[in-house]
Amino acid sequence: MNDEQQFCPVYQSINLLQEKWVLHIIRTLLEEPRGFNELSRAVGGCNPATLAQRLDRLEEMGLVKKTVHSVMPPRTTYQLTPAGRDLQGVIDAIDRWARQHLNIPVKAASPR
Amino acid sequence: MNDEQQFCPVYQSINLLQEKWVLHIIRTLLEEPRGFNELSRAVGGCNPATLAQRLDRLEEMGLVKKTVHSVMPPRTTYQLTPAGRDLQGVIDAIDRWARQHLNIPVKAASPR
DNA sequence: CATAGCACTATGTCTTGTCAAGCACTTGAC
DNA sequence: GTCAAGTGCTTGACAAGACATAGTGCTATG
Repeated sequence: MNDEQQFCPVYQSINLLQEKWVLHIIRTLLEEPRGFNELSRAVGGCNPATLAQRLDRLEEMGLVKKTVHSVMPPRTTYQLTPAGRDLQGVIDAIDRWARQHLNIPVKAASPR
Repeated sequence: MNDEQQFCPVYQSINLLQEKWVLHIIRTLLEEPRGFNELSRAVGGCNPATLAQRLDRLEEMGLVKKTVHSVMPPRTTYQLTPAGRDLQGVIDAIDRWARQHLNIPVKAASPR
């Protein structure tokens, strides 16, 4: 691990994006803002402990904004900030790649 | 976790790309093919066990090609397949985002 | 002939994510 | 009024994953 990498913004953001669930969270929030449990379900099985941790981190980094609408009954919304929304480009790139290279296993339509 | 996600290629590829070191490995190999130890150093401190595991996986998925030049003194080269090279778009998107949003908040240069 | 390189594998440890449960409270059904 | 189900989380084991480190078998260089 050399020093150059530690200060390379690309290296840093890869480190962020490779954290488990982060990309899924971003992708989900790109669709629309969501509450905690809703997000948890939409994201596909991330457990609340991890999700809370990720959301904290993303909020700290200024990618996600948390809004508390009411304390009691608890109601919260997580939405992307402009910086977070700019990750659309990354998701799009993944999307494009996925459709090209990961779609193949169609091969269904098994006849008899 | 609902069924749709399990068959969504985007979901699948996010799962792949979020594995630790995968994006770093891809990014490094996009520059040029490398040997094992060379790759390990260039990638920035991934330990050999993990690296070997990731490379196996990437090879299985057809993103990386492993070439053994000689067995005894061992010499190997890892390079991206066309499918792997297409991930350039993803790395580029991350690159663009990183330069826009991650360059600022360093705030280092702390004096004494 | 010692050292350093290559490509890895094996080991034990430590960090991370996961699971299940629970908290405090509201809402809606009965 | 009581019950189940929902909200947004937190906590405390536990398992899976990544870590550092050492070692293998061999060559090439000093």
